[in-house]
Amino acid sequence: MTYDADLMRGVVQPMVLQLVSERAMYGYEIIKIVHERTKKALEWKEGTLYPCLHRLEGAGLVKSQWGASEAGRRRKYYAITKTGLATLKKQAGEWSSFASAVNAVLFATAGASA
Amino acid sequence: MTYDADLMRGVVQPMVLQLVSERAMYGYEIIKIVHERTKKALEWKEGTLYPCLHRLEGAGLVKSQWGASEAGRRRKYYAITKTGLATLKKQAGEWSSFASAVNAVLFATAGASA
DNA sequence: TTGACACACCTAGGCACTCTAGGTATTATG
DNA sequence: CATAATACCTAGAGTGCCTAGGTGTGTCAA
Repeated sequence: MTYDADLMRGVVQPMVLQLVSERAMYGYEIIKIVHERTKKALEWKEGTLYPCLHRLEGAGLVKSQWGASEAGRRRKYYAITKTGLATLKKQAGEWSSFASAVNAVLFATAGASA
Repeated sequence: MTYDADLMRGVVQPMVLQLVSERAMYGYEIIKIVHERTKKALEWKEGTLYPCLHRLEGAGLVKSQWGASEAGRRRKYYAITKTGLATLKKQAGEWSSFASAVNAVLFATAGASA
């Protein structure tokens, strides 16, 4: 992977919530979409995503439903719940604030300290 | 704390490197500066910072030196090394790219997909 | 037909790092 | 003289990403 796994902590959940809030998606698909959308910067492992999806479902933030592709392959589609939507909003906001805070230290312009 | 501890992963190291690259600092001071600079958004615990400083020193990214304040309190000042400076540049760049990638998913403007 | 590969799901265990919660010692303050 | 702030430290808990394995289906070339 390109980036340290530590950076990934805490962002997988909100990113998954965001994606399944756009439309119902299945796990394998989510991995590929993240890969595309980030221009191959992020490449999630199955061992990262699937446990996360199960945690989200256990917490009632998403709900799953078995479906099938044209070819007959079994797929588990995930959709966001009302609680999930609220959590997404909260976590997305937290991420923004967090990123700003990090940038304030990491890229402090000289003399910008209060 | 305001933000989930998971988000902190991976950013503590580069942030510390950045601060001690500006001038030599001691641990207790770093915690307070981070708190100020982030407008109280981030509040590091000692149990987070001190082990991190020791890791950085063990990796040769910073070097420490005992000093004392006017009042006579013992302080361990940390300064960045040449290797540390290179690592800082690398990790700061990684953070930027990573944050962009996360934002690309989390705040994807409709129809902005490539 | 058979082997390889992509699809599509799953899990146990390792690892690394933050936090909790404690500790020591000095100085300042009420 | 007790309390708080300063200033350092560490062991252990908890958590979640990754490694590395597993199952089964569909497709395509040799």
